Amino acid sequence: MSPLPTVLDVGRVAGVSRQTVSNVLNSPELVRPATREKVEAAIAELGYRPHASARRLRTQKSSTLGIRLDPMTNGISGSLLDRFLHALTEQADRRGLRVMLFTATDPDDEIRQFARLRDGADVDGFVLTATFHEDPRTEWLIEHDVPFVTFGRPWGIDDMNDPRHLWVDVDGHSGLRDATRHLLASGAENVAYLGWPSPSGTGDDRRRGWREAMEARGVLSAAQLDALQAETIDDVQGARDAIRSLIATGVRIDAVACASDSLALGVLLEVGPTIAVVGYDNTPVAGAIGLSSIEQPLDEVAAGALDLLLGDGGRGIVGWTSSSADTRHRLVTPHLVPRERTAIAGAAG
Amino acid sequence: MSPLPTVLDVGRVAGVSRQTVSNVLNSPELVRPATREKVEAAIAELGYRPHASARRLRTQKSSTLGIRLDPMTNGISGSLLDRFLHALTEQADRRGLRVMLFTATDPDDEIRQFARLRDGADVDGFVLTATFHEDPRTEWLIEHDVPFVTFGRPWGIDDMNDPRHLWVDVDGHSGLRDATRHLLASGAENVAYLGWPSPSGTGDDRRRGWREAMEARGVLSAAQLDALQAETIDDVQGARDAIRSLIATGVRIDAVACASDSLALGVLLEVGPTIAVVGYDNTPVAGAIGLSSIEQPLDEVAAGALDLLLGDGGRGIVGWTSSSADTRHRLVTPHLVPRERTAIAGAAG
DNA sequence: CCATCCGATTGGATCGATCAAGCCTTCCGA
DNA sequence: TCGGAAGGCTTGATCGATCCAATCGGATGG
Repeated sequence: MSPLPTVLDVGRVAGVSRQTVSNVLNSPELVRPATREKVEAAIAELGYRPHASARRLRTQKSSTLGIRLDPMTNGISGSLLDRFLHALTEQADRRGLRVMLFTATDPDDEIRQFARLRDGADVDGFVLTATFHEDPRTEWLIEHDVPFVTFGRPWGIDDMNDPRHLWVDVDGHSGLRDATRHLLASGAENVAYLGWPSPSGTGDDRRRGWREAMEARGVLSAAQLDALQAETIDDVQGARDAIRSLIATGVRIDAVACASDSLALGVLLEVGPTIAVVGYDNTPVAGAIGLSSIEQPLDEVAAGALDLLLGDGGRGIVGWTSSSADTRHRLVTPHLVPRERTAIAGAAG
Repeated sequence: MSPLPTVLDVGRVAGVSRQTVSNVLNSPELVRPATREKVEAAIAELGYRPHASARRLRTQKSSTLGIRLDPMTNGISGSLLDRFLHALTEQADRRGLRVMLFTATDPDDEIRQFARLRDGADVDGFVLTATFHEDPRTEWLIEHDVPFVTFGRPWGIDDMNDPRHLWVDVDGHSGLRDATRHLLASGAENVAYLGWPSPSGTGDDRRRGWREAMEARGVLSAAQLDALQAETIDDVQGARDAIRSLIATGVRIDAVACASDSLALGVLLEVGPTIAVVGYDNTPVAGAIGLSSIEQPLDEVAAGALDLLLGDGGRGIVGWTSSSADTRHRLVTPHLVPRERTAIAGAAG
């Protein structure tokens, strides 16, 4: 097979210089339409593809994003990152970007990887998941002017409005509110909440959603609501223990809204089909056992993350240079996927 | 911030030429130890990192592997690819390789992506998952001399020994044999098998493992074994229907060995804790509900795939140039993760 | 009719690394 | 003493695309 064609070859065929070919690709408005068509025909004829590495060397940009693949020790919800990754790759492709993976053992190691990948011009920016309070990673990235966007709000007091920190998140508050409303609408009155220990930015946000819906209903007192909530780590067994303890207090429970599908599964396994349960994340397990769950619109999240990172210009990864608040973060709304729960009922029968 | 240091800067500090710096990095044996140490000190002092794109342009290699991220429609087992991806990224990093993602809608589209990524020198080779009979992708890659390795055997008649097709796979035959032995050892006599419709390379291989273990036991006749097996698509509901039909035939069933955790979950949901079940893939769900399952050693698979791709030399991605059979494919053995099944029992009680 | 201007196009230089030769020592045996 | 070889290091050329300054052609204005 002959070597791959270059801009020079294309130019030769089209009867123009290599720079004109380059202009057709990067600044079409500079080239006269007639010339452009000739060049495009030559490109098609030769099957020319720009050499990514050469372009990167010259421009000092890679058009590639880095994302860390977590060790994924956290059970059922693991597939969430997986789906996000797929959405991100697809959306990135549409914008002419590529996605490169890396792994790290801890935040410090991750920072070392940031440095390594950026210095080698392997990536232009990063997408972070699972941010936490006073995250050293975001601090490092800001300090070193590396473009990035996080999937998840920064939960620090002022961090959320730091113009240099771009973020996209799913409105868990709205999700739990809808889930709770759904349960209330289906006849339940005493809807309990099973979530994660406070403080947890994401977890507290979801709990507030449940609380708001219950307060809007106006039937139960604040004290009664306090008695209807339980906390545990995100784990099936923990959920079973927690819901058993809650039931043991003697409080009446018609339904349970949960902060995750793992917790919801634990509740279902413990109490069987007797009460309605709603989970969060709409994992494959939820589909398999017929559990209603809140679905995160990961395509929107991915698209939003890339839009923020690319800025308004759309030409390359710019990071936080944009100014308007709308272009610095985005909150997308999840939606409930209702299901007739039949699976676990069968197990109990 | 000053621009990143180059080989020239390092050479200046160390008092040598740029080529010597390059040699220290790529062919240390050519450089005198004393000189090497000087250069290494200068590298450390300046925090020098080779510019990946420049190197790629010159060498025409990217040190990057491409892997397709599937749409992941297949439910519970989805997390398997996720874990493989993590293992692959980690193993690749150890060998100085990077992993880049891409998506595709169908095999033909995937082939277009192959061409695009390779022509742009974005990747040197590919890792394929979920290969099937007469896979057009492998044919294209072989024809165009693109290095690749598949996770999964080629199931065509002669394909398996095609020296140009490198592959790694998990010995499902051995896995199901062990699962079946485990069930037999725990007191069950009539161990049924629930798998996928034939022909399915992977599925048929697993069924043969069950069959072999049962035949070795020597209690049941061939006809009896035929009556103890059922088939369905890989789906919880399908499994419930299939096992119900099998039970309806009146055959005695003490335990069920399944081709996947999805199927195992379906069986459990249908029959409850009355009989023992073993799944396959050891997905998070299996852990959550306490289901015994066959675990695929994905670290070994990833390591094997990269070893094959890198060849004996270990210097760069070579594809199939190696000759010995041992260096063209690798079959790794899975192992059973036994669990006391308690979760579903609770749901039934 | 010539000077000016502007958009379209061109050739030279460049990004950072590696390849391929070539140069300078040093060391050996004739 | 000298030819020759080998080791260790240096210099010129190169990979493919883009940046920059210069050029070209045609239209316009004085």
